[in-house]
Amino acid sequence: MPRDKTRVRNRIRELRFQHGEMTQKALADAIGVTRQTVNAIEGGKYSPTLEAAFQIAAVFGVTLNDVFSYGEGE
Amino acid sequence: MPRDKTRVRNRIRELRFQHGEMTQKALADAIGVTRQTVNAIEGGKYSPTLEAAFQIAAVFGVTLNDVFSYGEGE
DNA sequence: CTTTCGTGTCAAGAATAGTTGACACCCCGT
DNA sequence: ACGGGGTGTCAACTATTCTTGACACGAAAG
Repeated sequence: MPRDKTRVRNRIRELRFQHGEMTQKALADAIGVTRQTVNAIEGGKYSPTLEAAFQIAAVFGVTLNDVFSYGEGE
Repeated sequence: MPRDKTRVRNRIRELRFQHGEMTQKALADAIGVTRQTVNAIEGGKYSPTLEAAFQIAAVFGVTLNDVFSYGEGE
């Protein structure tokens, strides 16, 4: 599994499945980035731009804090 | 006034003053970036990393959404 | 068995975020 | 009048995010 490089955690994978088995590519297209970028963010390889983060939350219709969390619990 | 390059708005200046006239430099030191970076983010020249955004919110003891907003109202 | 889809990953490069050092301006205090 | 703090901004550089194109693998379908 991918290595964490940031203290930011996310529930993207979880949210994708809750949204009709949405694929990484579908999410990528929805927010205007590439599949690889979604994969990297989801895997915590690096933390996204606030801009990208907002778009992801918007796609799922939730707030930033519903998708991302910072350093809590570890 | 600085030009907006992103759709992200922030209330950093407002929050700084609500926190004992905290200076840009003091905030910069608190979140581990430079004075110029805080100035640029506050002025909307570019949108910060989610990591930086989280740290700013943490300094003010509020949530991400209390500091930043995306494209609403315009 | 062969194809297709979703995913993980890598390398090289483009684009953007953040650094460092500098100069200017304004306001306030001495 | 002089200094200092706080801010706006610039250029040049480094670091990180993101893209493009590729290859591999497992699962499911044909």
